[in-house]
Amino acid sequence: MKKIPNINDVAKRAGVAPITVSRVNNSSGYTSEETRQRVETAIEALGYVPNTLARGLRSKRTNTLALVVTDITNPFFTLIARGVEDAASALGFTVIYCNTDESEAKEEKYINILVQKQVDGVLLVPACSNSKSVNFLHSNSIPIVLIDRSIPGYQADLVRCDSENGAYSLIRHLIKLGHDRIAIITGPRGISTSEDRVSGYLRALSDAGLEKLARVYYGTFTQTSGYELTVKALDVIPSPTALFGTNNFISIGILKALRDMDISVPDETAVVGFDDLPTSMVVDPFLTVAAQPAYEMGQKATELLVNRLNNKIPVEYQEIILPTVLIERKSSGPRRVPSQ
Amino acid sequence: MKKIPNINDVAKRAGVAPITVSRVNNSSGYTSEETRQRVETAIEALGYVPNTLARGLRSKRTNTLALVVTDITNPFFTLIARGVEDAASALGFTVIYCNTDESEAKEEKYINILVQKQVDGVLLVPACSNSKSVNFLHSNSIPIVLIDRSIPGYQADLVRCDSENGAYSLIRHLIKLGHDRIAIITGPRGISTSEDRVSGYLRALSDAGLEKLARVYYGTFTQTSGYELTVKALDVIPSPTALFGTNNFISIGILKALRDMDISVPDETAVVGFDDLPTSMVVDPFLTVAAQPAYEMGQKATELLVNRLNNKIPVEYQEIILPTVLIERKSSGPRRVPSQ
DNA sequence: ATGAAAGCGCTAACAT
DNA sequence: ATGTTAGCGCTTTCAT
Repeated sequence: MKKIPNINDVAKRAGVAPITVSRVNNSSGYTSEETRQRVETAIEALGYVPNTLARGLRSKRTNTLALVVTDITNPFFTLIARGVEDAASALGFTVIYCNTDESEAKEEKYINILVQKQVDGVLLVPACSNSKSVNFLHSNSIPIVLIDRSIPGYQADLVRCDSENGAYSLIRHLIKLGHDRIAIITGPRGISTSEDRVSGYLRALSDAGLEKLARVYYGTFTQTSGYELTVKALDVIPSPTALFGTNNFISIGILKALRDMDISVPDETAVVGFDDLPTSMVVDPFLTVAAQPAYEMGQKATELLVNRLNNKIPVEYQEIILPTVLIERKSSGPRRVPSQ
Repeated sequence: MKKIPNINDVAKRAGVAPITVSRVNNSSGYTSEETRQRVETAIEALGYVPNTLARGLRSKRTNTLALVVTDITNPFFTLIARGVEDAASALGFTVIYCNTDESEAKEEKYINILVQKQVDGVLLVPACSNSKSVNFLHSNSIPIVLIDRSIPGYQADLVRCDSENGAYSLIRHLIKLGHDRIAIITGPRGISTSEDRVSGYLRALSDAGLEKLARVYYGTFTQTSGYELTVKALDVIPSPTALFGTNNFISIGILKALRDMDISVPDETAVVGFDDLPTSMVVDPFLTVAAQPAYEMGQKATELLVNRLNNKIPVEYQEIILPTVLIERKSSGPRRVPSQ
């Protein structure tokens, strides 16, 4: 196993100083065409690869970003991740991924590691509403862009969808179809997406004079929670004519519960949800959804972060809010259940 | 913005030498309980976080692994990624992810970056059958574990599923149901999984004396390819009684093509596939599949890699081959199409 | 059980 | 257009 060549080996072979090799590598400063050629030949001959640890230690730049999501296994976050990766790669950055599973402790653990690794910036889907992680990054001068969720009372760069309007349009759609007893099954209290979707839901009911019929079920953003809360919601009499799941996993839990209870969708109960599944995964899309442009969110957030750490944008925090797209499908047919 | 404290600041505050702080941080060497306490107090007080770039530069260890897959957006790879992440995290490593999109050029680009980043090891789903990337890592003394696919003629640590037997059992299943004109729609030539599944298919046909009816369609591991080749396969007369898609995307392409051609599954044409979709994404699983334990593959590969780089295992290359699980569902009913 | 000296590989700052 | 010097923050090696 022969020694791995370093910048000095290259310099010696090319008959120049190490700094000249550095300049060639980074296309910085002046180098004559001729010496550049000589250096490149030496690099080629030795199979030299610059050591980014040393570079980062000296230059305070690692060209590494981190993406902290709750669970990469959720197609919504997978797509965000892919958007991040593509944008980062195009800008010369690599990405470290972390899954917090909605756990504050895991989030803190990862954030600590990321500071140790001297990442240039962090893309964060906050697992909780407290700002400890964010503050810690801040105190280490690492810029952050929040994705998907905001942190109450905390000003930060943010890329998210318009959850409130997305929810509003889904409920409007149901109301137009004749539904009135519409239950919402959502995630935890205190998570902005969970709350904003409730707000949009309430506003739509209110606009239709149905505020008295509001039924809100808080839980977690999981299939199990969606399933259990559906059972609970259907236990109330008169039962809801429609259900709204505020993320993809909850919606699937809802559909599974209704199937297990032999309740036909949409004839007996209509269902709408947030987040679409990628077309590559579904043969016949069935669920009416407010789709979020996840890939684009990842891209935009990455570009914002890189602009931020290059000081290419105004010091004020940027908030990029993308619209959701209402996709009407079979799960939300006209109301068939008579009023009681 | 105050200065970020380093090991010297901590040492000064604790009244010890920097090396003692290092020993406390790494629980290496001897330190008296008392000085350890003093050092830890100083660390706490200053909010000191060790700089892993400097550590890595000196110690030649970065505690970073890389996972190179073709597309993290494919649930099979997403699940592998999650398995890798969890195992890596438990072992004290972080993970850099890269998507090659089956492109040899992208693979090489990423591998180069990973060498620059001095990752301790690489988990690789090779995008091609050539061993350039692998050799390059090797020449930089970076250990590799291949996942899912082998590289023909190249000896390496490897974690994969038994594709040949998985395919065999799917085809046996179809034959038992009365099918005989079974077409296989697979990925590229030269990719081991693509080829191994064809081998299992051919062996099953052969064992049943049906080798003359073999129809193999090579393409890519995408939905589009699955769709197009299905159209092609159905154009042949007599048309196949069953179709076998060798990955999840191909199978979905097959089902979409059949739907668009108004061919009912399984009554007119049965369909089986490789890879299962996570239960969290599907309400009513429909497709009969050979499921691969993707999460476990990621875990096992990571553990193998870490053992390898700690020299904890014999020098001989390890090959871990996991079984697939046959899951029978509605897409593979008994043959209804009469022989012609 | 603790420390001093040296150096990992690179680039910022300052010459020339 | 190129080079010299110094040092990023840590750990290895060798002392004591």
